[in-house]
Amino acid sequence: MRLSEAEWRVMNAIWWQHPATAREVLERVEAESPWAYTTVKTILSRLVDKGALGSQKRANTLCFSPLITKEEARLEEVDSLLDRAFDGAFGPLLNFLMETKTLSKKDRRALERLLEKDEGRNRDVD
Amino acid sequence: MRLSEAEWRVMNAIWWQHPATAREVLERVEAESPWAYTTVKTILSRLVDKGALGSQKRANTLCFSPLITKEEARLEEVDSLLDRAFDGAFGPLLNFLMETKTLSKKDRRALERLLEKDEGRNRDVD
DNA sequence: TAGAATCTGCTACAGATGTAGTAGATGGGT
DNA sequence: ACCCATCTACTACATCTGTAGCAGATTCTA
Repeated sequence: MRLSEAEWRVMNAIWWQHPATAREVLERVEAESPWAYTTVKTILSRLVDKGALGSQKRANTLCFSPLITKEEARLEEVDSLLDRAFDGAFGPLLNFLMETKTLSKKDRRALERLLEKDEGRNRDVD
Repeated sequence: MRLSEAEWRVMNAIWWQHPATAREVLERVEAESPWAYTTVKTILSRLVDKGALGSQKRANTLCFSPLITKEEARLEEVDSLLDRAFDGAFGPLLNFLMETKTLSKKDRRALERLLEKDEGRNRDVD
């Protein structure tokens, strides 16, 4: 399931802490996205419709919780990017990132660790 | 400038070889995207409107050429992904990729080479 | 040179997305 | 018990995107 830009903002707010009410979401996003309350409500409804969020009523107020994980959403997004812009392959993306983006020292260390961890995990893949 | 999914298909066809006519684009994409000729035309027009393509008339036929590079488009796309789904930071994306995707041996070697190349390039960044 | 094929410019339309208003229901304080 | 703040459900509307048709201009071909 793909999420739109606005939907990502809302989902991010909810993944950060949930369950959450519409008002809580608004408070968390309004610095970045100065939306009307009803705008948040609309996006929340659409997310419920598409199955990304569940809701339960407490008193007269709906509380929303994620039905999909951030990892799942990220994977969809990355795969779609790969398809559209990198011939569907992982290698070209990595290459592009390495050539374009600058690695911070922290990134470098993380990457090195991950390469080591990855070592020996998939001898079969080529 | 962001490109939509359909626009990416067309741009990919044109980056692959240009200048190109609408019919040539159609021929290159129709295996993947069985579009009507006029659909290709519409997308081409929109791409000209947004400044991604230029066109020049040869006889009565328009020939299209890219005005933006694939690298530029990729960068926009990656940055947008970073913003939406990875807190705007490069590290989390790398991490996610390393945890999620399996590296082929070729990818590993490329990555190692790039890490080496990167070594010493940006001592200042942290 | 007339018809066939093809091209272009315009129009169309449904679904997704961004953004928000309105009206009626409801719960909490006095 | 009543009013106010707040919530929900529904509606609205412009823009973007996917997808394509049509009519008139142009060019190739017999």
